Parts: sequence; C-alpha cells; structure tokens
Amino acid sequence: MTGTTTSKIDTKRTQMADIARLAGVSTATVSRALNGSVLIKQETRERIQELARSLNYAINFSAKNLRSGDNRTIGVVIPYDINTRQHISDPFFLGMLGSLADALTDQGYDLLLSRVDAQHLDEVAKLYETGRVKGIILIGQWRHHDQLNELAMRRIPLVVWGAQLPGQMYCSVGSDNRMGGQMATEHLIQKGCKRIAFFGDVNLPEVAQRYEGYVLAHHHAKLPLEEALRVATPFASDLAQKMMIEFLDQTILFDAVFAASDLLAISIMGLLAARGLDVPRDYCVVGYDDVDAASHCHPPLTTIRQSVDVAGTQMVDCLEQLIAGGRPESRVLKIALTERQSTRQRKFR
Amino acid sequence: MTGTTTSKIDTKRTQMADIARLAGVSTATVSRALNGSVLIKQETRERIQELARSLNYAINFSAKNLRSGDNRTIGVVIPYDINTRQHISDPFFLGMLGSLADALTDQGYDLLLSRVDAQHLDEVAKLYETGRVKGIILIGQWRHHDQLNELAMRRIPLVVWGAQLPGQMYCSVGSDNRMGGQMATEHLIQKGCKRIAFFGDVNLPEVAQRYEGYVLAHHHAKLPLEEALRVATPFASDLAQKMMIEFLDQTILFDAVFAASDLLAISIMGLLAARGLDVPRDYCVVGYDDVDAASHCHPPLTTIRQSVDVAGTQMVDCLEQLIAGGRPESRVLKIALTERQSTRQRKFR
DNA sequence: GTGAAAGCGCTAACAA
DNA sequence: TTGTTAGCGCTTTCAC
Repeated sequence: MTGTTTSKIDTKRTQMADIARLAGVSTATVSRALNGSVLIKQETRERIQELARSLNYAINFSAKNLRSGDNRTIGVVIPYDINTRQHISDPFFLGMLGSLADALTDQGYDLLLSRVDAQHLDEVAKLYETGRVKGIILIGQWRHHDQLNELAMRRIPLVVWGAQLPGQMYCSVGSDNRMGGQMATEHLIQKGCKRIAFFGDVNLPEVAQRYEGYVLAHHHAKLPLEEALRVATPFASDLAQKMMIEFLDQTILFDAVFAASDLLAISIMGLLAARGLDVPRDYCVVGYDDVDAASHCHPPLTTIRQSVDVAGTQMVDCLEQLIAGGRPESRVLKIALTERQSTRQRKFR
Repeated sequence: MTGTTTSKIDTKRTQMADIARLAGVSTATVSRALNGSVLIKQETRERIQELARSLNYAINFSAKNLRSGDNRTIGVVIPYDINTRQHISDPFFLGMLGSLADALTDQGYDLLLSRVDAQHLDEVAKLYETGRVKGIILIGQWRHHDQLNELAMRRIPLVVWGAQLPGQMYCSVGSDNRMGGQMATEHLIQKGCKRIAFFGDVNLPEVAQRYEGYVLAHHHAKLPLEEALRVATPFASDLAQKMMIEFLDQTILFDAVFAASDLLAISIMGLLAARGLDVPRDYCVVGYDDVDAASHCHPPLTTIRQSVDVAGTQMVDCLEQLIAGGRPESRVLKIALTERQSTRQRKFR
C-alpha cells in the first residue's frame, strides 16, 4: 500500500506517468516540458503544461531530489541558551526571520526552521549531512564562535548573523556594531551628555563591539570612562530589569543611557518614568535595532537602525555563493542613527 | 556527475551500501539494523550501528521518503496581508512559532516555515500536495475563514490558530476569546471603571469574540454600551497609533481601555503618558496576550494571558490526529487574567 | 523533437 | 536471522 490509510478511496496523486499517458507522450517529455526545456516543441510543451495544471499536478520532491541529488531547502537555526534563557523573544529576531523567509522564497528556497540548544550546535551539522538542507543560516552568534568555526571546517555552507571576529572561518553578516556604538555615543555627547551609562552584555561579540564604539567616542571627545557606568545586563529579561533597578538604586551619577538593544532601552525608560524622571529632559536614551516598538514607545526612541531587509538578502546571497563553492567575504552592513524624542530638546549645561 | 562540483575530491557521502560492504551484510540488514528492527540479531545490530556512527553516516531523506511515501515535516504558515501590512511583527507570533518549533521537535517533526500572501492561501495547498509536508499549521486566521474551509475540504491536514467559527470545516485551536474579553472588562468594571474604550479590529474573528465578551460584561453590569468607545484599530501599526491619537483628540469621556492586544495597550499607555495622564490613576488599561513586554512596560500591564506553550502542543496534537485520519475537535484554551499595575490602586468614585 | 532505459538510495515483501 | 529483489517518481544520457 502506498499512501497513508487516510481514506478508502485512496486517490493516488497524479504523477508524470498519468500526464504522459493522457498526452500520449513519454514521461521524459513531460519532465522536460514541465521544466520548460527548449528541446520540446513549444506546442507540445504548452499542451503538457496546460494538462498538468488542469490535473492539479504537483511534483514529488522526494523523487526529484533523490534523482537530481539536489534540493532547495535552507535551514535557519536559532540557537537558544537554556541557562541564560536567551530565547528568541526579541522582536528583532522575528523581523530577521521574516526577512529571511522573504529572501529565501524569492530565490526559490524553502525554509526549515530549527531551534537548537546552543550547547549542541553540532546538531545543525546533521541537518546538512542528512541532505535535508543545502545550507544553513544561523541567527545569533552568541558566544559560540569556536563551535561555529568547527562547523565551517566541516565544510558546511554556513552563514551567521553576528559580528565579524578575528580568526573567523565562517561567513558572517552583521551590522557595523563598532560604528553603531560610536554614533550612538557621539550623538549623546553632542546633546551635551557627559556621563553615559552603557547597558549590555559585553560577553556577546556584537555588544562588545558596540561598547568599543562607545569607548572610542569617549576618547575622541576626551571624556573619561567610568566602570560604574557599564552595566552588564543580558538581553532583555527579568534579570536585566533587576540589574537596571539596582543600578538606579545606587544613585550613580549619569545623564544618559546607551542600551545595546531597544528592548533594554524601552525598559530603562519605563523604569525612569516610574521614578518620575523624564526622558529626554533628565536623561537621554539611545537604543539599538530600531524595532517597531522603538517608534511606538514613549517617548519615541532614538536608536541605531539595523536594516533587517538588507540583512536577509545579504545572508542568502552569501549562502548561495558558499553553496556554489565560493568563498564569500563576511559582510558588515551600514547602520544609521534614527533620531527621535528620547534624545531631543536637550539643553547644553 | 552526482554531487555539486564543490571540491575536486568529491568525497561521496557514505551510504548504506558502504556500511553493508564493510560489515559484510546486505543493505537490507543495514536498513533494518539502523531502524532498530528486532528481526536483526542484537550483536549484528549493534555492530552496524557502531559502524554507521564511526563512518558518520547520515541517511538520505529523499530516498527514504520516496520509498516509504512518508515524511516528517510540518509546514507552518504565517499569512501576511499586503494591504493592511499585518505582517508578523507581533511578538506574540514569535512566541507561538517558538512554541511550535519545540512541540514539533518533541514529536520528531521538522518545521518548514512559510510566509504566504493571504490573498493566495491556496498556495499552502501546494506544500501538502507536493509531498513536502505532512500537514499544515497556520498561524493567524485573519479574515480568511472561507479560504481555510476550502483547504480543509481538499482534505489537507490543517490546523489553524484562531477563533472557532460557525460552519467551520477546519480544526482550530485558540484561546477563549469571549471569556477573555469578558474577564478583562469585568475586571475593569470591578475597579470602578464605567466608560471603557475598546481598541481592536472587530473584523478579525478573534477580536470580534473579545468584543462580544466586552459587550456581555456590560450587560451583566447593566452598563450602557457606547459606539464612540469602540475604536476599530488594526493590530499594532502606525495606523493604529494614528487612530488612537484621533480618539484622544476627540476628548471622548472614558476612564479605561481594553485593548485587543498588548501592543495596542502599551501604545495607548505611552500616548496617555505623553499627555501627562497617569495609568492607572486616570485610566485603567487591560491588554491581551501577555507578551514579555507586558510585564516590562510601565506601568506593568494587566492582561489576558494566552498560554503559548500549551497552544503549540495542542496544535501539534490536533494535527497528528488529522494526519492519522481522525477528526479532532477544535479546541478552546483557557485564559487567565494577570493583574499588574495598570489596573491597580484604583479608587472607586 | 522525442522516447527508452537506467538508476538516484532506500525499504519491505517474500524467500531462504 | 538474513538476503534477494522489486520498485518509490523522477531526470537524463543516449539513441533514433
């Protein structure tokens, strides 16, 4: 028995042989016609295509893939860290996923979504090695640089969203975090801020680079750096919230915040508001990502925009090159500062 | 030529035949051994499994699927509406996606993610008919009830996240929207609110049911309904924002808001704050979904919690029944009100 | 311009 | 307990 025992009238799905019989040609001709081969006389081709359509024919991908040793599926992997609970709860990732879905669809790929425990990143190798996917896009580098390098050495076509790191064997696409950090900080300095708190987990490469930009801006402006102003919050979570409250309770002197993600920025703005403090009058705040919420929150958030759409197409482009046997360069995407209320109307002191 | 021309040393992937040769058995034995068949002597079985492992063997799924006429992939579809730009920008959907990813993985399924133009929902049928997926989970019913019915009539195993509607041919899983709307409204009434604005697009079945609950609560409390208090905002977007501002500008008398999504609720709270109005002192606000942001915003938002994890497993469960030829009932999941600051400390007037 | 035929890597009925 | 054999539905070389 072939199909599942779903119904008694197991209407076998139409296949090439059926079309061939009906059209009075061979399956070879049908195959060619359906693939738009110029070898087939136009008239025959159109007749067969029409027939296929009217029969509601749908090709069997398993057979096609088996025969051609090929497939058009890309694995998109979102690692999650059980310990830090750094799940995909950030809307930025959803945006990225959407962007990838579109970019892959455009190129005729299917998207196999997989959540993988970051402890066992080598599981993603299986995806490739079983022939399920032709390549892998990994969203979120976290702190798994070494594991990623290992995957790349196994010759797995792999593109990672994240920072470009020294000694990197895999292809990465990411935004210019250093520049982003610098621009954000310079913007604040320009608004007259002098004691800028930095919120973010510098153990993550991307955040570390944003912090480097922050440091650089301070150097340029000949502003001193202060340890107490660096708060190592994880990405938005209860813990981050707790750390921010702690920070505020310490009554450390500061006049601005640069947060490594919009979620953190929005969170701190809420905390400040709850204490009767006003943004931007009392504190300026800059975020990172430019998620939807950044423009809808109050006050609307000045932030560093990472272009998600571009990211998607770029990653797919890299992956295609990798699949074709190329060795694409990692890419660093341009960012831009979007100024909104959270840093406006600030008076110099 | 078989493989892609990636490298010169085109190391052909190991396959069953290789293992068979090395083990001095037939491929049939290897197949059985690897599938853990009890027909094979334990010793042989273990030897073969060990060999496979050491050779880093990975089965070819195309071949397996072709032969067995089966596969373990489920399509998860997120329709997007080009017109209303109702993309998947709501974090609630990300949560759902994550939950589904986990539930499917637990059951040994792969997740094929697909974004489909809501105008062409029949495209999802192709996913099934080409044998790419064994069933389909659709997140977001929007206003496509009829199209979904049609898909169901084509005998496509389909589970939809959304409201249960009369004359529904497909299996749906959703939360108890009516009850949710009622609970939210009753909670507000209990806090002393009398003129409760409702924000949400009642053209969407889920929102319509929430509104029904709102109406019911008013009846129970013998409170009059007022047209002016119903604001047909779409799901969070610039347009929604604009409509809320318009509403506020009209200076319609109201003392509370029940928003059909947390995003809307958070948005309105920001708008109110920007006008120097306080939640919950001046206005109480209740949202819907209980997304992460609801507890991190300020003030923390009272909201109706939809249990995303349960939703994922329930949908997968339904789909499995459908695939097995069953006819599972649609499910309505329990909701719960989570009280937070946005409705606290309200004094009766 | 079209057809015949081989076979992709695996599974399962039937034999032994 | 294991092997033999016959395909699953498609693509593609080679022949006409």
